[in-house]
Order: sequence, then C-alpha cells, then structure tokens
Amino acid sequence: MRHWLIKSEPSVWSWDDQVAAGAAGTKWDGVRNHTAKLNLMAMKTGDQAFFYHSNEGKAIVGVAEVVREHYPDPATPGEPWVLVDFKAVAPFPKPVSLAAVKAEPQLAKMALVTQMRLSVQPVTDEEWAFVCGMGGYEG
DNA sequence: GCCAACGTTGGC
DNA sequence: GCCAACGTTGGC
Repeated sequence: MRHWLIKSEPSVWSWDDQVAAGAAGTKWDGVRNHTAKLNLMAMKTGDQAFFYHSNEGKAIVGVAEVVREHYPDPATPGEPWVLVDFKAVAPFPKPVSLAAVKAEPQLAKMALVTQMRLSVQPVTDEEWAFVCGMGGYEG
C-alpha cells in the first residue's frame, strides 16, 4: 500500500464533511495541477492518505482511504483531470500541525514542507509511521 | 523556445 | 492583508 496526503481548505471541504459523506465516500475534486493529477492517478483502492486542513487549521486531522480509483472529471469533458473517491477512516486523536511537522528533522523532506503548494502529495512509509505516532494514531 | 506578466495557493 | 512560491499564459 502506498500513502498520500491530500489538502483541503476546511471552509470548502472539511474533515467533518468527509466524515458526513459516510463509508461510501465521495469524490475528491478540484485538482487542476498536473503533478497532483499524476499522484491521483497512481492511487489504488485501499491506499490511505493524511487529510490536511490548509489555511485554517494547518494540521493533519485524520486518515482517509481510496474507495474508487481515478476516473475522468465530468466537470471538465475533454480535459485530462480526474477524480478519486475517498472515505474517512478515523480522526487523529491529536492533530499534527504544520509547525510540528516542520519542527521534526525526520520530516524535513516531506512534500508538505518542500512542496508547500502541491495539493496531492506522496508520503513515504517512514513519514507515514512517524506522523501517525505524533498524532497518537494506531492504524 | 524564452521569459515577463499574471493568477493562485497558502503560510504568516 | 501581505507576499513568496510557483504554475500558466502569451508576446516576441
């Protein structure tokens, strides 16, 4: 299984919204960046992703899981954009703030730090385990 | 094909 | 609200 990080502004789509979408999950839309799109296309059903609140919160607040692999975005016919469906798995007992991530030398190479603006990012196994530990989350 | 202008993201 | 980072657009 590979791991990822997906960003959303909570005023647009929050963790609570994702939880409310239930076990069937719902589409992750709005990606209009080719690097982020390639990451969406590499996701497999069952892959898990950190759910990060950008702008307000600025913290990893929970774990989501891919329930449907990439498919064309019906909002952009003829264009290459894709959607992936996610469901909420569990919240972090202790959200991990961006400041806390930046304060950890072990996480200095996380895309969250090095590619701040990328909205869909890969996360290494080591980073995943470390951040789960910080969040008090036991997968 | 280069690069300046412009728009967007997102931390501060 | 400001501005740095960075992706995209368009003139040449």
